Amino acid sequence: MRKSEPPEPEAAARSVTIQDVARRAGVSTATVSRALALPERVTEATRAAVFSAIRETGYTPNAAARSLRAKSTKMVLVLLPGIGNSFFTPVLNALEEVFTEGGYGVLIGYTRQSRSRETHYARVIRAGQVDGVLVVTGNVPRDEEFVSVPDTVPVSLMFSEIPGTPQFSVFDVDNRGASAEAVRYLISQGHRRIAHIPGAEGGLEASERLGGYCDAMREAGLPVDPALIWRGASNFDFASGERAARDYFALDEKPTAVFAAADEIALGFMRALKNRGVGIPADVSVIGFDDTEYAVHYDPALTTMRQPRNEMGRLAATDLLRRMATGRDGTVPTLKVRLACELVVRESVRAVE
Amino acid sequence: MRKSEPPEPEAAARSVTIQDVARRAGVSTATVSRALALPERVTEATRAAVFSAIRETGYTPNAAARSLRAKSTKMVLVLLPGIGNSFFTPVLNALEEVFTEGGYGVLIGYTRQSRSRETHYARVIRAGQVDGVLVVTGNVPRDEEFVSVPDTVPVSLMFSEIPGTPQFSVFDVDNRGASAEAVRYLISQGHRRIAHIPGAEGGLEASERLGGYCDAMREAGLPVDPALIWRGASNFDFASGERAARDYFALDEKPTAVFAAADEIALGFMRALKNRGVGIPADVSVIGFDDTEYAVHYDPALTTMRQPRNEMGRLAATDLLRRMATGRDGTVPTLKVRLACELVVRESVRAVE
DNA sequence: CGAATTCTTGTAATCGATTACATCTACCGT
DNA sequence: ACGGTAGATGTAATCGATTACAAGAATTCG
Repeated sequence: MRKSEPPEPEAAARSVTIQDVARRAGVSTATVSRALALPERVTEATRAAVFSAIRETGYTPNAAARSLRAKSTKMVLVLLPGIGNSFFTPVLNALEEVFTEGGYGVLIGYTRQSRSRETHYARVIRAGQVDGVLVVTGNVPRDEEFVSVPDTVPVSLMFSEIPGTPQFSVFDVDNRGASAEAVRYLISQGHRRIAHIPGAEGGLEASERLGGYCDAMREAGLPVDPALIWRGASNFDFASGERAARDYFALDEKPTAVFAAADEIALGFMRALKNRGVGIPADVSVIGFDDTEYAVHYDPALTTMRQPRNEMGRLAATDLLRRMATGRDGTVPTLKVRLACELVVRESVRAVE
Repeated sequence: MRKSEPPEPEAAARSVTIQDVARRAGVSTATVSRALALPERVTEATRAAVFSAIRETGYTPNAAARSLRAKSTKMVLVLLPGIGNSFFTPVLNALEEVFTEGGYGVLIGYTRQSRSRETHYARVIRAGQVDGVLVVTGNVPRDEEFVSVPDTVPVSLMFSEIPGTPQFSVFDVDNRGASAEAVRYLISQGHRRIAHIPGAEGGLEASERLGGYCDAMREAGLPVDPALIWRGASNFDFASGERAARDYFALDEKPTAVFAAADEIALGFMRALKNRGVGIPADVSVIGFDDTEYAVHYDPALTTMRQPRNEMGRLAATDLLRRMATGRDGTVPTLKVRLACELVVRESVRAVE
């Protein structure tokens, strides 16, 4: 507002560069750069001069110039599937926190299961716009030109692994084992006729959870009845649960318990049943998977298998930070971390007989 | 895999630059650049040579170099408050979609109401790392050095405005008017004794919604009873609603209806009441605000005022795109867009008397 | 006291793309 | 046929920071 800086009469709107600081402090640009990067390498006096020049000009180093020279952008790309699912909210929260703490920015991308978007993000990676990639469920983006993601950029996977990719770190849970444990819990409560609502077909998680359901049933000597496996889920969402409710009502011999592949599916299912006067857990017990925010607040509160989403996010981010920090020699070992799920007993399952 | 490129025997791991493409196509770097940016300005033949060289080498222009020269990064910063609230999930979805469509990347930042984080993001902006900023609720980051966000970077606000800032575009709703409308609806259903659970104090939205509640009560000649305004919300979350339930039970003369400043507050409140045998809407009617994902799936489904979050996101992103595209002359007019909320009648309010 | 060493600072190359300007070729009209 | 113009391409400056190397100043040590 005040007109108290008349060094350059014309150039007013231009942003302040390291040159301006150097001129003002009476040193070279190299010294300014050093004062910033290695303060102990410059004299007390010069350091003071440089810092006061920085303060007076309001200088901030240009990110693009720095990236160009350093060949590092200090940014990571977090790829999410991007259906409006709040499952990922706490994950993103954990990631942002750890990455910001480590000096990295978080660029997000929603792949939306679209090929063109994957190609788009492959190009972002190849343009050197990010130093690392975190794929939160889904596929690693590949380019139409067969040019895969360069091996110089570390990539990590969360929630679902891609078999045969030792070059990626993986952070997931034992979906099959945890699902079996959930079903075993229902069995321990006296349930014998147990249905399953799987997630969308094609996903590795969904088929693993279905596998766990089958494991537990067989292990207990119970039949795996196709009529009790309600296909047709389009996603891990309410609508899939509501759709499954139709299968429930169409059935003559009802199950006494249901294992849903995700909390949102369980909630949608419960809602549909309650709407038509079916009591939960009075008439049907329901167990979910994930332990999302709403599981505990629903009525009845949902019994579910918890995925430690926050911890997984923190671990995945920390690992990626480590791999990005270590030289690009490709010698940094990747991690395959499988975390334990935890059964959270609440109100939606009751003991029978 | 094949060893068919022996121009540089040593340099193998280096990434491919425009130089490599130029050499391979037998043209200058300028021509390569032109073939990419203005294809009609080069000969058919050269264009073909350049493109095939690009395909063979797998070239992708380096983002940092481009940004440095063009003084534009094609990225926007989206600042979120970052309490683990899924209210913002669909907003982020809409933003990512529009920005990606427009050729911009989305860098996210969670301010978490922390000064140091605001400073951090102020530095990101000043470093020229983004071409625009979208502040989704909360404060515009400022630096400790009093150097504000440069006026060359367009900034937009969503959900809450900051009075006296014509340089920012704003996209919000009429919180006060919509709240009054919600309360008027309760009154129209015969309710006279109506309580309010405000959001966290200090926020503009919370006080506007409280104001709307008061407006509607006064307008109907009803008393604004301080005992019916339950303070102590720490946020727009379940816990605040549960806390408010204590105030409800402590009251001798119960209200017949409650207006909660947010859906999550309403849900937490409802849950706490149902837990102790209070019927909703049999004993108490509840109306929320926002129409988040879970409002429709709760039991009873929540009657609420819908904020058009998706549309707001799309509009805000489109406006920012426009402001970034137009020259940096500061001559691009900002927008103040106030969208209408919509009453969504579901099951949680009943008519009395 | 002078030579060797260390410390501090400056000069200039570099990162990879874009683009103003120069140059050269081809084609036009008269 | 010749000057003029349009079109295609190349040369080199530029964006803003980092850093290898050089050079000068200060310190140490025999």
